[in-house]
Amino acid sequence: MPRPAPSAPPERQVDLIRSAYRLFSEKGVHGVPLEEIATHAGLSKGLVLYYFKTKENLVLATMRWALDVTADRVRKAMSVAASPEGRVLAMIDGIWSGAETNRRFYLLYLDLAGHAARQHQFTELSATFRALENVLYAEVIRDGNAVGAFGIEDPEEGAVALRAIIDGLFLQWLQEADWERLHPWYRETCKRAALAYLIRTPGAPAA
Amino acid sequence: MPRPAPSAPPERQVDLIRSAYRLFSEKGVHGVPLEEIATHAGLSKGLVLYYFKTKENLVLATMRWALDVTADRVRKAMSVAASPEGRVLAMIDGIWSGAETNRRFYLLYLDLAGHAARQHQFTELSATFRALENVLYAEVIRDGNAVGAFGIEDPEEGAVALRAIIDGLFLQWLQEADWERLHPWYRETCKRAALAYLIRTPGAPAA
DNA sequence: CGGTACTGACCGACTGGTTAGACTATCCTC
DNA sequence: GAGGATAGTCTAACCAGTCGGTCAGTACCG
Repeated sequence: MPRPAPSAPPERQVDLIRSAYRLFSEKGVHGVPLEEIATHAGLSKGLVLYYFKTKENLVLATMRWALDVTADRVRKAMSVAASPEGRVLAMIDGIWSGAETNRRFYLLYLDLAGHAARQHQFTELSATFRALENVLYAEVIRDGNAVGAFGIEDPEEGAVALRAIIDGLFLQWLQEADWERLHPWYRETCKRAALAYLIRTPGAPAA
Repeated sequence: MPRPAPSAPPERQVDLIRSAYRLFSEKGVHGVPLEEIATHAGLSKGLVLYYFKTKENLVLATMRWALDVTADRVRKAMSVAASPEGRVLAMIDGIWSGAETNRRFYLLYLDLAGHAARQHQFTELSATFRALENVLYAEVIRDGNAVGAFGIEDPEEGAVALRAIIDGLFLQWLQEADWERLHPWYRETCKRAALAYLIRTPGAPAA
């Protein structure tokens, strides 16, 4: 078969990463042989190793890519709204963007968390990502505090807690048999829980 | 080598499960061959298959066992305290019982969640466990509501949210490089976040 | 003797990684 | 501008180690 076109090499790498992303999230990192990824991208297995040298490198690259894309999407979603409550709601809407997308990302994210707890290569990756996200969350909380909408004493801690609400709901949602139908419910529950946590009535105990 | 003693077969199965539990949580389900589990328990690989027929069965049994043990521990921790706030705090103390234990359990739980999203055998298992836990949480919330301490409109939803806070914090904690030292901080953050979420009624008398 | 617990050797499938080499494009040289 | 060296891309075949699972057979107990 003749070469179809002399396309730039980075393009092929992204093809592979995209295929890897889809397959990893469907079957788990350990459930996908390199050959399947290559075939899915219309290439040969040898090429995967040619570009990424090892499977671990490919996994790392794939996760980095997925994290980047997702972080971007969330960032954009947040930048729209005006009021603190509005920003939080917009953020959550942006995060819970769609059942398919969310499922794909969070299933891979679970794998990442597992790897991060065991291999320092992945630890760094996940730490970087979490730090980045938490800065955003903390900022939203600080803004809300400044306007008097929120009553969170420690915005950094609040960011961690807010993240926990989101991640924790995703974790439960993933395990639902009919996750597709339940997606909106979890999204709205996420909003209610987030606001319930952030908007504290004055005089409520803080510690 | 002679048989050491005619111990009852169930004992050996539990030995294997315990070995499996430890190794699975350390290296992940896919990272542990059957032979390693058997050797760790001082037995031969053949016996693992003899008792559990397939690796998947062993994984299933191990998770079921870990879930049972953990659920029991939490249940006991909850039953002690008196006031609603006290019960929540006791519950969280019981859940965040120790860095090692927590890490072992939640790493396996992550694997379970991943499997649950892809294989219906595991879906059922995780669903059963979550349903059980959520009933407990909802009860605590209902009690707190009744006394006027909490102001959660829908206790079922509140249970899901409370669980999200706990799970979400564990998920982040697992990924910390120095998880051992940070364990107390996450535990206390968990308490603060849980109470901040639960207690939000303006002007309600605190029992 | 019959059933249960248990082992060790073996097998077949899978899969990450290696390698030799084919094809293409570019650029250098005469 | 023909020819050839060189580098980059890509493939097919192969290799070696691993691992779940099978099986024949042993030791022990009642």
